[in-house]
Amino acid sequence: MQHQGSEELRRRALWMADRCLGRRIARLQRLVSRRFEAELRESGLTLAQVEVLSEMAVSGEPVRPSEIAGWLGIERSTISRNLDLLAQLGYVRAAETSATGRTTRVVVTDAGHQALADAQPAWERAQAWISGAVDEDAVDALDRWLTALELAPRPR
Amino acid sequence: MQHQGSEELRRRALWMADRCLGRRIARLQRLVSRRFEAELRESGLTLAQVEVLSEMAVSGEPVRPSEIAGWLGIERSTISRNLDLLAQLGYVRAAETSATGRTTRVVVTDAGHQALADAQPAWERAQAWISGAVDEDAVDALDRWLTALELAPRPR
DNA sequence: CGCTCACTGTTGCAGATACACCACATGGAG
DNA sequence: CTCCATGTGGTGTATCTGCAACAGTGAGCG
Repeated sequence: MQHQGSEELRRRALWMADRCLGRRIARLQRLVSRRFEAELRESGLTLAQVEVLSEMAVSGEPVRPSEIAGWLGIERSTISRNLDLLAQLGYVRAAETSATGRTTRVVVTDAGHQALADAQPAWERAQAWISGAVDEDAVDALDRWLTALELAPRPR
Repeated sequence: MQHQGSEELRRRALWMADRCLGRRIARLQRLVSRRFEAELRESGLTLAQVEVLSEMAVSGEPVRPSEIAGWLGIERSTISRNLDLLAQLGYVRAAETSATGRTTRVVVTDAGHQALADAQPAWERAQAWISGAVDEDAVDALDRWLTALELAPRPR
């Protein structure tokens, strides 16, 4: 808490700003997601919705909401709302429901598959824009990041 | 729009989900930002606020809001609001203001520098957690991503 | 000087997310 | 079987973000 010379403070800020991984990854995500959202707008789907739908489609079987949350690293509550929305659109459907009305497993409907297929061209454009800018190695590095952080011990 | 075999639809979804850069980067960002936010909570600062403050501190001189927006890849409107909030906290201050009340340049106050310095330990923990998990090459790859996308031609 | 035009800060608005919390579910121990 | 611990789905709430739109700004030019 002691007073610091202004030069010292600036050097310290530079050190943080320059190395901060949070800043750089956030910036990257903002750039990328904006492009995806812009392209996907015409299809009426959100990037998050595409993520959820495709993840469900990959599985092919009824999945539990919390599984999706885990795969995507999204809060369960957020997934719950997204599934609500997708259900209203008719793209997903509860495959199993407990007596109290909680959905325990969900599946993609035919309309959902169709919507995903329709969104593919837009998706492809965004994907191409990004992968055209970076080299293959960088993409591999991204995957290494993900697996590394998945395995990283969670503090607390 | 024609009907597709369910096998075909699943393969297509797998292709998208697996390769989607939007999905992977978003997932990475969620993992990383959650960790930063969790650590920073005790300091009362948000990751976004740390980004803004440190970026301003690095410059050392009064900066224009839109410059910050450009550096961080954040909307001008969002920066405007963040600056409002930081000003309420006393961490930034308008250095220049036009007659109509628009702030044209802002600076970090002493309290702002101090808040940044106080947040550094928490920041360090999050940073260490991440950089401990990934190798140096991956960090370089991240920077290549950023510069590449910055230079990428913007469609439309 | 006056005009134009690109840029900038701000605000209204709509949507999305996370956290805290609660009720229900599930499975093992006694 | 009962009880308890853990996990899971859903809701309330607060916050944040981006887009669209608008008014002010300022540099360049006739």
